[in-house]
Amino acid sequence: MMNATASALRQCSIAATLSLIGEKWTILILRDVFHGVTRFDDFLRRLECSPAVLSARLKTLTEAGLLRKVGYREPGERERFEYRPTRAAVELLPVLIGLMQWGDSHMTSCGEGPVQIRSQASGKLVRAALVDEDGELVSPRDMQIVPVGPRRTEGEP
Amino acid sequence: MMNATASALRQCSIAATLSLIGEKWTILILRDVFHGVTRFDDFLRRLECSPAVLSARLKTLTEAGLLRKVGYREPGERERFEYRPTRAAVELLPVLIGLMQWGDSHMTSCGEGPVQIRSQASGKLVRAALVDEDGELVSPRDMQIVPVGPRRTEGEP
DNA sequence: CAGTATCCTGAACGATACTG
DNA sequence: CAGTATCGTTCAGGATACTG
Repeated sequence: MMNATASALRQCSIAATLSLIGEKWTILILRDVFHGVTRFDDFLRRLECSPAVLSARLKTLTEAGLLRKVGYREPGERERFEYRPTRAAVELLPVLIGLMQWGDSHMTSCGEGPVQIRSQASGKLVRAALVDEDGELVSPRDMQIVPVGPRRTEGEP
Repeated sequence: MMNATASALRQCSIAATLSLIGEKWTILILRDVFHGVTRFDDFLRRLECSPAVLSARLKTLTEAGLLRKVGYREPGERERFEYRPTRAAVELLPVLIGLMQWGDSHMTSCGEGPVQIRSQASGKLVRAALVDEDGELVSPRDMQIVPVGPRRTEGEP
């Protein structure tokens, strides 16, 4: 939408998604949203970016359906706004967690990061992985890429 | 390394990883590598980017340990070079596949993309997901973020 | 074939000031 | 508190020409 070429966007959902969340501050906003941050001023203090950039990114994320801006008013106060993650944002969590864990493993000296992800229900550690239709783990070395394209019958050219 | 601020890099593996693979062409190079492309000229034709940019990105990816540049010589020919994905690159596959599938679901009109990912061994469809220590699927709504930080004893301030 | 070398443009970002 | 407005810088990327 903002940077990647039309050709790349047309052909590649990876590029399309990255053109949305790959900008410098966008991913950090999402991270903070999942940490429970909801208000403009709190983002501003935590991220230490310019208000113009923050405003622009929040707008992009909202328009893309990743955040929802809701107004609320506590009794006796004036209206405030919250930015809350949508279902689409939650569905990005495997990607965000995968990015975090890859960086922890490959880009830090100690091989671990400052936070862990756990299941609320069970308390067990959680990681991003590949699974098949039955929920069974699959090794990343065991992948094949299959074009689906315009449907064809079985024995095509 | 190239764009994100030091503060962001220090604190956030998500930002660090994205500063590496988040640039416009980098992710497309990785995609093509997993499609089996290995040579400079083939990347150039498929990506339609400038050779300077391609050269720079291949260098960055090689230095970051995601690609390995190997020379080979077929009998009677001069030396050629291949760029092959390393283990670290393979470990990024869950992220790449997650990005692709999120884009397929949320950024296309039809809700599906041009390729599917399948297990070579079983032929079953594969997707990126969150699993716990025992390999059981966990819902992205069921996450908690737990600081590990400098270790402390149980009942800290 | 596999790159380097240059020049140029656009836009993302930082800093700062201002407003309802 | 929650932004908008403006200005200047930097840098990724496009186009093109050149080289071993």
